[in-house]
Amino acid sequence: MNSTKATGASLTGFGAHDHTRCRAASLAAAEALCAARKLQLTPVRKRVLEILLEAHEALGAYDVLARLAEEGLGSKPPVAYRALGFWVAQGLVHRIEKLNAYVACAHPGRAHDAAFMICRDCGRVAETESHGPFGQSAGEAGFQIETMVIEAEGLCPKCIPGAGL
Amino acid sequence: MNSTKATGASLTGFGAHDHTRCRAASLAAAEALCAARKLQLTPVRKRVLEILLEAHEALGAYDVLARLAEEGLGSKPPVAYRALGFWVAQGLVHRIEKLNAYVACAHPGRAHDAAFMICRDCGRVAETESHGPFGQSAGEAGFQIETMVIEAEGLCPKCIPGAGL
DNA sequence: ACTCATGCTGTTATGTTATAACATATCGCC
DNA sequence: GGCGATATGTTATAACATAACAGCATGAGT
Repeated sequence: MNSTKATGASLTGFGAHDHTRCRAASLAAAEALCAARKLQLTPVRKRVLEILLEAHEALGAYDVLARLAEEGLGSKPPVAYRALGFWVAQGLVHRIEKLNAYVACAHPGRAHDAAFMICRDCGRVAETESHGPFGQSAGEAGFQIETMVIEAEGLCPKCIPGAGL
Repeated sequence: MNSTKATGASLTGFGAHDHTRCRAASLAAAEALCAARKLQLTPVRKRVLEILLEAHEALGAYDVLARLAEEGLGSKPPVAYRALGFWVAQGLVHRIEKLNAYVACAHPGRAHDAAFMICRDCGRVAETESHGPFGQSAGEAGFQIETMVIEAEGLCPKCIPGAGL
Protein backbone atom coordinates (compact mmCIF):
# COMPACT_ATOMS: atom_id res chain seq x y z
CA MET A 1 0.00 0.00 0.00
CA ASN A 2 1.29 3.43 -0.89
CA SER A 3 1.26 5.53 2.22
CA THR A 4 0.08 8.56 0.27
CA LYS A 5 -3.12 6.69 -0.52
CA ALA A 6 -5.47 6.42 2.37
CA THR A 7 -7.91 3.57 2.74
CA GLY A 8 -11.34 5.12 2.87
CA ALA A 9 -13.77 4.14 5.57
CA SER A 10 -17.01 5.81 6.41
CA LEU A 11 -18.31 4.52 9.68
CA THR A 12 -21.74 3.59 10.92
CA GLY A 13 -22.76 2.46 7.48
CA PHE A 14 -22.08 3.81 4.06
CA GLY A 15 -24.43 6.76 4.33
CA ALA A 16 -23.54 10.35 5.13
CA HIS A 17 -23.54 11.58 8.69
CA ASP A 18 -22.29 14.28 11.01
CA HIS A 19 -18.55 13.92 11.38
CA THR A 20 -18.20 16.76 13.81
CA ARG A 21 -20.60 15.23 16.22
CA CYS A 22 -19.26 11.68 16.14
CA ARG A 23 -15.74 13.02 16.55
CA ALA A 24 -16.62 15.01 19.63
CA ALA A 25 -18.53 12.09 21.08
CA SER A 26 -15.60 9.75 20.59
CA LEU A 27 -13.16 12.13 22.18
CA ALA A 28 -15.46 12.60 25.13
CA ALA A 29 -15.77 8.84 25.45
CA ALA A 30 -12.01 8.54 25.36
CA GLU A 31 -11.55 11.08 28.09
CA ALA A 32 -14.17 9.45 30.27
CA LEU A 33 -12.66 6.04 29.70
CA CYS A 34 -9.15 7.17 30.56
CA ALA A 35 -10.38 8.87 33.70
CA ALA A 36 -12.35 5.81 34.75
CA ARG A 37 -9.49 3.42 34.15
CA LYS A 38 -6.81 5.77 35.43
CA LEU A 39 -4.99 5.75 32.11
CA GLN A 40 -2.99 8.62 30.71
CA LEU A 41 -4.47 10.53 27.80
CA THR A 42 -1.09 11.74 26.57
CA PRO A 43 -0.56 14.09 23.62
CA VAL A 44 0.52 11.29 21.31
CA ARG A 45 -2.41 9.08 22.26
CA LYS A 46 -4.89 11.89 21.99
CA ARG A 47 -3.56 13.01 18.65
CA VAL A 48 -3.59 9.48 17.23
CA LEU A 49 -7.23 9.08 18.13
CA GLU A 50 -8.01 12.48 16.66
CA ILE A 51 -6.19 11.60 13.47
CA LEU A 52 -8.30 8.50 13.03
CA LEU A 53 -11.47 10.41 13.84
CA GLU A 54 -10.61 13.23 11.45
CA ALA A 55 -9.60 10.88 8.67
CA HIS A 56 -12.80 9.03 9.27
CA GLU A 57 -11.46 6.09 7.38
CA ALA A 58 -9.13 3.18 7.91
CA LEU A 59 -5.50 4.30 8.06
CA GLY A 60 -2.37 2.22 8.06
CA ALA A 61 0.00 2.62 10.98
CA TYR A 62 2.46 4.38 8.72
CA ASP A 63 -0.23 6.79 7.52
CA VAL A 64 -0.90 7.73 11.12
CA LEU A 65 2.80 7.99 11.77
CA ALA A 66 3.27 10.35 8.85
CA ARG A 67 0.68 12.71 10.30
CA LEU A 68 2.26 12.55 13.72
CA ALA A 69 5.61 13.33 12.16
CA GLU A 70 4.22 16.42 10.41
CA GLU A 71 3.30 17.73 13.82
CA GLY A 72 6.54 16.81 15.54
CA LEU A 73 4.89 14.17 17.70
CA GLY A 74 7.07 11.24 16.70
CA SER A 75 8.56 9.85 13.57
CA LYS A 76 9.49 6.25 14.35
CA PRO A 77 7.16 3.26 13.88
CA PRO A 78 6.97 2.27 17.55
CA VAL A 79 5.43 5.61 18.44
CA ALA A 80 2.47 4.98 16.17
CA TYR A 81 2.17 1.28 16.96
CA ARG A 82 2.20 1.91 20.70
CA ALA A 83 -0.54 4.50 20.58
CA LEU A 84 -2.64 2.40 18.21
CA GLY A 85 -2.14 -0.64 20.42
CA PHE A 86 -3.25 1.38 23.43
CA TRP A 87 -6.54 2.34 21.81
CA VAL A 88 -7.15 -1.11 20.40
CA ALA A 89 -6.67 -2.52 23.89
CA GLN A 90 -9.21 -0.02 25.21
CA GLY A 91 -11.65 -0.87 22.42
CA LEU A 92 -11.78 2.63 20.95
CA VAL A 93 -9.93 1.68 17.81
CA HIS A 94 -10.38 -1.45 15.76
CA ARG A 95 -7.82 -3.15 13.60
CA ILE A 96 -9.00 -4.23 10.16
CA GLU A 97 -7.05 -7.41 9.55
CA LYS A 98 -7.72 -7.59 5.85
CA LEU A 99 -6.32 -4.12 5.33
CA ASN A 100 -3.64 -4.01 8.03
CA ALA A 101 -5.30 -0.77 8.99
CA TYR A 102 -6.97 0.92 11.92
CA VAL A 103 -10.28 2.75 12.37
CA ALA A 104 -11.76 4.69 15.23
CA CYS A 105 -14.64 2.80 16.75
CA ALA A 106 -18.07 3.88 15.61
CA HIS A 107 -19.72 2.83 18.86
CA PRO A 108 -17.45 4.08 21.61
CA GLY A 109 -18.57 3.52 25.13
CA ARG A 110 -20.33 0.25 24.49
CA ALA A 111 -18.52 -3.04 24.82
CA HIS A 112 -18.96 -4.92 21.57
CA ASP A 113 -17.42 -7.10 18.94
CA ALA A 114 -17.25 -5.17 15.74
CA ALA A 115 -17.98 -6.43 12.26
CA PHE A 116 -16.86 -4.63 9.13
CA MET A 117 -17.92 -4.31 5.52
CA ILE A 118 -15.03 -3.42 3.27
CA CYS A 119 -15.67 -2.18 -0.25
CA ARG A 120 -13.07 -3.61 -2.62
CA ASP A 121 -13.78 -0.87 -5.12
CA CYS A 122 -13.67 2.37 -3.13
CA GLY A 123 -11.95 0.95 -0.08
CA ARG A 124 -14.40 2.41 2.39
CA VAL A 125 -15.18 0.51 5.56
CA ALA A 126 -18.42 0.43 7.52
CA GLU A 127 -18.70 -0.87 11.05
CA THR A 128 -21.69 -2.70 12.45
CA GLU A 129 -22.08 -4.45 15.74
CA SER A 130 -21.77 -8.17 15.63
CA HIS A 131 -24.40 -10.57 16.87
CA GLY A 132 -23.26 -13.75 15.24
CA PRO A 133 -24.32 -17.24 16.32
CA PHE A 134 -20.70 -18.16 16.00
CA GLY A 135 -20.15 -18.04 19.73
CA GLN A 136 -22.71 -20.77 20.09
CA SER A 137 -21.01 -23.28 17.84
CA ALA A 138 -17.63 -22.35 19.26
CA GLY A 139 -19.02 -22.88 22.74
CA GLU A 140 -20.27 -26.30 21.72
CA ALA A 141 -16.77 -27.12 20.57
CA GLY A 142 -15.45 -26.10 23.96
CA PHE A 143 -13.65 -23.10 22.60
CA GLN A 144 -13.50 -19.99 24.80
CA ILE A 145 -13.68 -16.94 22.58
CA GLU A 146 -11.84 -13.80 23.63
CA THR A 147 -11.88 -11.70 20.49
CA MET A 148 -13.64 -11.97 17.15
CA VAL A 149 -12.67 -10.77 13.71
CA ILE A 150 -15.58 -10.44 11.32
CA GLU A 151 -14.88 -8.76 8.03
CA ALA A 152 -16.88 -8.91 4.82
CA GLU A 153 -15.32 -7.82 1.57
CA GLY A 154 -17.44 -6.93 -1.40
CA LEU A 155 -19.14 -3.96 -3.00
CA CYS A 156 -20.74 -1.12 -1.12
CA PRO A 157 -24.04 0.33 -2.33
CA LYS A 158 -22.33 3.09 -4.27
CA CYS A 159 -19.97 0.74 -6.07
CA ILE A 160 -22.42 -1.92 -7.19
CA PRO A 161 -22.66 -1.60 -10.99
CA GLY A 162 -25.92 0.00 -11.93
CA ALA A 163 -26.39 1.54 -8.48
CA GLY A 164 -27.55 5.11 -8.09
CA LEU A 165 -24.06 6.46 -8.45
CA MET B 1 7.49 -14.50 13.51
CA ASN B 2 10.51 -16.74 13.40
CA SER B 3 10.18 -18.89 10.32
CA THR B 4 11.48 -21.92 12.18
CA LYS B 5 8.43 -21.79 14.37
CA ALA B 6 5.32 -23.11 12.74
CA THR B 7 1.86 -22.02 13.74
CA GLY B 8 -0.06 -25.07 14.84
CA ALA B 9 -3.48 -25.77 13.43
CA SER B 10 -5.46 -28.94 13.72
CA LEU B 11 -8.39 -28.87 11.37
CA THR B 12 -11.99 -30.01 11.63
CA GLY B 13 -12.07 -29.18 15.29
CA PHE B 14 -9.60 -29.60 18.06
CA GLY B 15 -10.00 -33.34 18.41
CA ALA B 16 -7.79 -36.02 16.94
CA HIS B 17 -8.54 -37.50 13.55
CA ASP B 18 -7.13 -39.42 10.64
CA HIS B 19 -4.58 -37.24 8.89
CA THR B 20 -3.80 -39.75 6.20
CA ARG B 21 -7.37 -39.93 5.10
CA CYS B 22 -8.12 -36.21 5.05
CA ARG B 23 -4.89 -35.61 3.18
CA ALA B 24 -5.75 -38.10 0.47
CA ALA B 25 -9.26 -36.73 0.22
CA SER B 26 -7.99 -33.19 -0.20
CA LEU B 27 -5.53 -34.15 -2.86
CA ALA B 28 -8.19 -36.03 -4.75
CA ALA B 29 -10.47 -33.02 -4.48
CA ALA B 30 -7.68 -30.83 -5.80
CA GLU B 31 -7.10 -33.07 -8.80
CA ALA B 32 -10.78 -33.25 -9.58
CA LEU B 33 -11.12 -29.51 -9.26
CA CYS B 34 -8.19 -28.77 -11.54
CA ALA B 35 -9.47 -31.20 -14.13
CA ALA B 36 -12.94 -29.70 -13.99
CA ARG B 37 -11.71 -26.12 -14.27
CA LYS B 38 -8.94 -26.92 -16.73
CA LEU B 39 -6.27 -25.63 -14.39
CA GLN B 40 -2.75 -26.93 -14.20
CA LEU B 41 -1.80 -28.98 -11.18
CA THR B 42 1.89 -28.18 -11.50
CA PRO B 43 4.64 -29.58 -9.27
CA VAL B 44 4.95 -26.41 -7.24
CA ARG B 45 1.21 -26.10 -6.75
CA LYS B 46 0.81 -29.74 -5.86
CA ARG B 47 3.70 -29.64 -3.44
CA VAL B 48 2.44 -26.49 -1.75
CA LEU B 49 -0.92 -28.10 -1.13
CA GLU B 50 0.77 -31.25 0.13
CA ILE B 51 2.98 -29.23 2.46
CA LEU B 52 -0.07 -27.61 4.02
CA LEU B 53 -1.84 -30.95 4.29
CA GLU B 54 1.16 -32.65 5.83
CA ALA B 55 1.82 -29.83 8.25
CA HIS B 56 -1.81 -29.95 9.13
CA GLU B 57 -1.52 -26.57 10.67
CA ALA B 58 -1.39 -22.95 9.62
CA LEU B 59 1.90 -22.08 7.96
CA GLY B 60 3.28 -18.72 7.00
CA ALA B 61 4.18 -18.17 3.37
CA TYR B 62 7.85 -18.18 4.29
CA ASP B 63 7.45 -21.47 6.16
CA VAL B 64 6.01 -23.01 3.01
CA LEU B 65 8.74 -21.41 0.97
CA ALA B 66 11.43 -22.91 3.20
CA ARG B 67 10.07 -26.38 2.58
CA LEU B 68 9.87 -25.79 -1.14
CA ALA B 69 13.46 -24.59 -1.07
CA GLU B 70 14.63 -27.76 0.72
CA GLU B 71 13.27 -29.70 -2.19
CA GLY B 72 14.63 -27.46 -4.91
CA LEU B 73 11.18 -26.28 -5.95
CA GLY B 74 11.76 -22.56 -5.55
CA SER B 75 13.43 -20.26 -3.11
CA LYS B 76 12.04 -16.81 -3.78
CA PRO B 77 8.90 -15.40 -2.12
CA PRO B 78 6.82 -15.02 -5.29
CA VAL B 79 6.98 -18.76 -5.89
CA ALA B 80 5.25 -19.48 -2.62
CA TYR B 81 2.86 -16.56 -2.80
CA ARG B 82 1.73 -17.47 -6.30
CA ALA B 83 0.98 -21.06 -5.42
CA LEU B 84 -0.79 -20.07 -2.21
CA GLY B 85 -2.78 -17.47 -4.10
CA PHE B 86 -3.78 -20.07 -6.63
CA TRP B 87 -5.22 -22.39 -4.00
CA VAL B 88 -6.88 -19.59 -2.08
CA ALA B 89 -8.57 -18.52 -5.32
CA GLN B 90 -9.76 -22.10 -5.81
CA GLY B 91 -11.00 -22.29 -2.23
CA LEU B 92 -8.77 -25.20 -1.21
CA VAL B 93 -6.61 -23.11 1.04
CA HIS B 94 -7.76 -20.43 3.44
CA ARG B 95 -5.78 -17.48 4.62
CA ILE B 96 -5.91 -16.78 8.36
CA GLU B 97 -5.76 -13.01 8.53
CA LYS B 98 -4.93 -12.81 12.20
CA LEU B 99 -1.90 -15.03 11.73
CA ASN B 100 -0.84 -14.02 8.23
CA ALA B 101 -0.86 -17.74 7.60
CA TYR B 102 -2.43 -20.34 5.35
CA VAL B 103 -4.23 -23.62 6.04
CA ALA B 104 -5.51 -26.35 3.76
CA CYS B 105 -9.28 -26.34 3.70
CA ALA B 106 -10.95 -28.87 5.96
CA HIS B 107 -14.00 -29.15 3.72
CA PRO B 108 -12.69 -29.37 0.18
CA GLY B 109 -15.19 -29.82 -2.55
CA ARG B 110 -17.92 -27.83 -0.90
CA ALA B 111 -18.31 -24.14 -1.55
CA HIS B 112 -18.35 -22.40 1.81
CA ASP B 113 -17.23 -19.49 3.86
CA ALA B 114 -14.91 -20.71 6.53
CA ALA B 115 -14.75 -19.64 10.14
CA PHE B 116 -11.78 -20.29 12.37
CA MET B 117 -11.06 -20.71 16.04
CA ILE B 118 -7.50 -19.77 16.88
CA CYS B 119 -6.01 -20.78 20.22
CA ARG B 120 -3.81 -18.01 21.54
CA ASP B 121 -2.02 -20.45 23.82
CA CYS B 122 -1.08 -23.41 21.61
CA GLY B 123 -1.61 -21.65 18.29
CA ARG B 124 -3.75 -24.37 16.81
CA VAL B 125 -6.53 -23.48 14.42
CA ALA B 126 -9.84 -25.25 13.88
CA GLU B 127 -12.06 -24.64 10.90
CA THR B 128 -15.84 -24.71 10.98
CA GLU B 129 -18.27 -23.73 8.29
CA SER B 130 -19.86 -20.38 8.72
CA HIS B 131 -23.58 -19.73 8.83
CA GLY B 132 -23.65 -16.25 10.21
CA PRO B 133 -26.60 -13.87 10.01
CA PHE B 134 -24.13 -11.27 9.00
CA GLY B 135 -25.08 -11.52 5.35
CA GLN B 136 -28.56 -10.51 6.31
CA SER B 137 -27.65 -7.24 7.98
CA ALA B 138 -25.12 -6.53 5.27
CA GLY B 139 -27.80 -7.13 2.67
CA GLU B 140 -30.08 -4.70 4.46
CA ALA B 141 -27.32 -2.13 4.26
CA GLY B 142 -27.10 -2.74 0.49
CA PHE B 143 -23.66 -4.27 0.74
CA GLN B 144 -22.85 -7.11 -1.64
CA ILE B 145 -20.60 -9.58 0.14
CA GLU B 146 -18.02 -11.47 -1.87
CA THR B 147 -15.81 -12.97 0.79
CA MET B 148 -16.05 -13.24 4.55
CA VAL B 149 -13.38 -13.45 7.21
CA ILE B 150 -14.55 -14.90 10.51
CA GLU B 151 -11.90 -15.64 13.07
CA ALA B 152 -12.27 -16.16 16.80
CA GLU B 153 -9.26 -15.96 19.04
CA GLY B 154 -9.30 -17.49 22.48
CA LEU B 155 -8.54 -20.72 24.28
CA CYS B 156 -9.09 -24.17 22.84
CA PRO B 157 -10.47 -26.93 25.08
CA LYS B 158 -7.00 -28.22 25.88
CA CYS B 159 -5.65 -24.84 26.86
CA ILE B 160 -8.45 -23.67 29.13
CA PRO B 161 -7.04 -23.65 32.67
CA GLY B 162 -8.40 -26.58 34.59
CA ALA B 163 -9.26 -28.50 31.44
CA GLY B 164 -8.48 -32.18 31.13
CA LEU B 165 -4.97 -31.51 29.98
C1' DA C 1 15.33 16.73 49.00
C1' DC C 2 16.61 12.00 47.63
C1' DT C 3 15.69 7.76 45.63
C1' DC C 4 13.11 4.57 43.62
C1' DA C 5 9.48 2.54 40.73
C1' DT C 6 6.52 3.18 37.05
C1' DG C 7 4.99 4.45 32.69
C1' DC C 8 5.61 6.85 28.46
C1' DT C 9 8.43 8.43 24.67
C1' DG C 10 12.67 8.48 21.58
C1' DT C 11 15.65 5.79 18.82
C1' DT C 12 18.26 2.12 16.59
C1' DA C 13 18.12 -1.82 14.38
C1' DT C 14 16.04 -5.57 12.53
C1' DG C 15 12.50 -8.93 11.56
C1' DT C 16 8.47 -10.33 8.90
C1' DT C 17 5.20 -10.30 5.23
C1' DA C 18 4.18 -9.19 0.42
C1' DT C 19 4.42 -7.59 -4.40
C1' DA C 20 6.00 -5.12 -8.77
C1' DA C 21 8.48 -5.90 -12.71
C1' DC C 22 10.78 -8.30 -15.95
C1' DA C 23 13.31 -12.53 -17.78
C1' DT C 24 12.93 -17.33 -19.05
C1' DA C 25 10.74 -21.67 -19.94
C1' DT C 26 7.10 -24.77 -21.48
C1' DC C 27 3.21 -26.30 -23.98
C1' DG C 28 -0.51 -26.56 -27.28
C1' DC C 29 -1.96 -24.94 -31.51
C1' DC C 30 -2.07 -23.14 -36.21
C1' DG D 1 8.51 -22.84 -36.94
C1' DG D 2 6.13 -19.04 -34.84
C1' DC D 3 2.68 -17.52 -31.63
C1' DG D 4 -0.08 -16.91 -27.59
C1' DA D 5 -1.02 -18.40 -23.09
C1' DT D 6 0.45 -19.89 -18.72
C1' DA D 7 3.79 -20.75 -15.26
C1' DT D 8 8.21 -20.24 -13.07
C1' DG D 9 12.75 -17.85 -11.90
C1' DT D 10 14.83 -13.74 -10.20
C1' DT D 11 15.83 -9.07 -8.67
C1' DA D 12 14.62 -5.58 -6.07
C1' DT D 13 11.89 -3.21 -3.03
C1' DA D 14 7.67 -2.01 -0.56
C1' DA D 15 4.87 -2.42 3.39
C1' DC D 16 3.98 -3.84 8.00
C1' DA D 17 5.68 -4.72 12.73
C1' DT D 18 8.48 -5.35 16.98
C1' DA D 19 12.66 -6.20 20.14
C1' DA D 20 15.62 -3.83 22.94
C1' DC D 21 17.43 -0.24 25.27
C1' DA D 22 18.08 4.87 26.53
C1' DG D 23 16.08 8.90 28.54
C1' DC D 24 12.71 11.50 30.95
C1' DA D 25 8.67 12.82 33.82
C1' DT D 26 5.90 11.97 37.68
C1' DG D 27 4.54 10.53 42.07
C1' DA D 28 5.23 7.72 46.41
C1' DG D 29 7.78 6.75 50.24
C1' DT D 30 11.25 8.02 53.38
